[in-house]
Amino acid sequence: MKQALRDLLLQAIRTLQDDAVLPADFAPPAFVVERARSREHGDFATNAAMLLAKPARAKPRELADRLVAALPANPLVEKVEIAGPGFINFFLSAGAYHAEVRRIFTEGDAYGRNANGAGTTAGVEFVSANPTGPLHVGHGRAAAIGDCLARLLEATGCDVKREFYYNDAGVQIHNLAISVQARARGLAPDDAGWPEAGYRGDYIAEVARAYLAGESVVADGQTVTGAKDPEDLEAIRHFAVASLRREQDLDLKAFGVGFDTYFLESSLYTDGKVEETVRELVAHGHTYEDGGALWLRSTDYGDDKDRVMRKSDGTYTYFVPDVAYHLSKWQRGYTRAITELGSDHHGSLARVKAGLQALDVGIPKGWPEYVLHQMVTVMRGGEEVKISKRAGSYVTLRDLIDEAGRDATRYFLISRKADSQLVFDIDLARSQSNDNPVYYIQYAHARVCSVLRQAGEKGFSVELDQGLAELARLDNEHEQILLTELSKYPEIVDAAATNLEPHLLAGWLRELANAFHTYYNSHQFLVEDAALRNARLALVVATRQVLKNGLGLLGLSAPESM
RNA sequence: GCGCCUGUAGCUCAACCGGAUAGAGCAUCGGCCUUCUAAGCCGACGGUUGCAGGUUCGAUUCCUGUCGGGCGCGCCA
Repeated sequence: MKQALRDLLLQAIRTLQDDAVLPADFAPPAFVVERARSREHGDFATNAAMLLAKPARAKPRELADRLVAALPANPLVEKVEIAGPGFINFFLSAGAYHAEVRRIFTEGDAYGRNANGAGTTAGVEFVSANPTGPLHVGHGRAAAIGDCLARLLEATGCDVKREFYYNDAGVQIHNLAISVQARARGLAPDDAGWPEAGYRGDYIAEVARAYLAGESVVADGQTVTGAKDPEDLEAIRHFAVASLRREQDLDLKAFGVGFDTYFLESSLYTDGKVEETVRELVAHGHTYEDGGALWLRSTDYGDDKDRVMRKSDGTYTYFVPDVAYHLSKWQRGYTRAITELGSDHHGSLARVKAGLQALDVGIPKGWPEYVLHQMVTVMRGGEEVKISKRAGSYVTLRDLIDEAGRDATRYFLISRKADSQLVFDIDLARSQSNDNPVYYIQYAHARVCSVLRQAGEKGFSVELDQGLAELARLDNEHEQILLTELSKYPEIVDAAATNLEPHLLAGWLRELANAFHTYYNSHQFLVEDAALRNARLALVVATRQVLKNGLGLLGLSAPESM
């Protein structure tokens, strides 16, 4: 709808140019066509006349008059008004909305999708937790946001790959291994001999027990069996990594999140990608040696200071494999790379971007795109929850799923803008009432299903084809509001995908559900008048379809009864 | 000290990247079930958008300053 109006305006502008009201040689300004906030302003409004007033050297309202006069006639538009300082308000015809309902029926599950991303490939990297412990709430937020972004991009026709990057070597993993070893030797945190940087959670003891018992775990396609020997640190490391990868996978699965690729940081070393990256950076003259270390001139690319790539002990700093990893994404043909991270990592962005630019392989400046999420605070009974029994020092994703359920957890974690801090209220997420927006939306879906069941029980025929032919019978205020709301869906999907903001969809679904529940309470659908009944049923079935599509993009279920 | 994010109703948050009278939910108060699920609906109350300037037809949105919150500023990862 929006696009159609935009096209009409562009035609009108061209006409005014031909009539010399507007200069012939200028690019039309970036005017917006947007949903009117209040119904008295019609359905859509544009600021085009206000923006064109300057180049035309006319008063905005006068120009609006000429613009309206030049608008081609179109069946979608019933009335055009000029208001305020020069807004042009469009009032759409009833037929425009009826056509949209028919489109929902025709397109079904595909309604709301678009082709803006056709022909592009996007790698969406998220969670990327090292296997040193259970996933925490922050990872949960990352998982929810990342997965929804992937779904939204898929809805734009983009070929999306979900990617999880982790390290199975290095300092953190060493700490994991010696923690498990200490437990295997019968030590507990705070005992003499417990490693200072050891992980203290109960899960470490569980891993140690399984290792000593010679149990087997399957992770990332490999089976690893506990070697039982508390002195074999390498065997312990191997087993512990597999155990925690396995546990993370189970958590993610319970959360409805899966990945196409699990990318191992160590593979960048074994495949020579780190060496290749360093070699290229040196070859392009963007490095220098100082104090026995190799530095990247990242300040040439907007970083605060130059960064050490290779320490004087010959090992690399962590960001070098990070650059190599992103180079690998580029080489694998991702036209877009979206990296979802906790905002505590934002300090590393500048140097990774600098490294990618310095490679001189044609990576655009805005590649990769970062989505950063802020911290999550968990509240229960009005108090902050900080401790999980299993993990020790933080609340796990599993805790939330167990307490609030998968759908509620997902919804709450995506319902806010990523870059604002989030308070997760467990009591609210658990409540099965109108307090809880998840149930509220799902209930709307279930209610439509229930109405259709009732129709059968009451012996009413459901003839949606007749309903679609009789949409003109939908003439009351609540029906109009619902029709309007439904027609917004494609715009919401587009906006959420373009801005990488899934919370827009989460919030709007609530509004759609509200429009439906209001309608439900004010009008009976299963009436004697068959034409009216079928028209109403067509409307609510369309609503169910859009609810289902929207819930799907958020990774939420659409229950048929509740 | 520097950088990034942030400040909107008592609380949790929106506001379609500069638009018209700043919107929801929770909480509080008051209504609606012999009719398709009350996990629902309706109404009331609630605001100097932290503060002070600036930019322009117009600012919650952009700029400057200032105050408060979060995070980050290693030859750690």
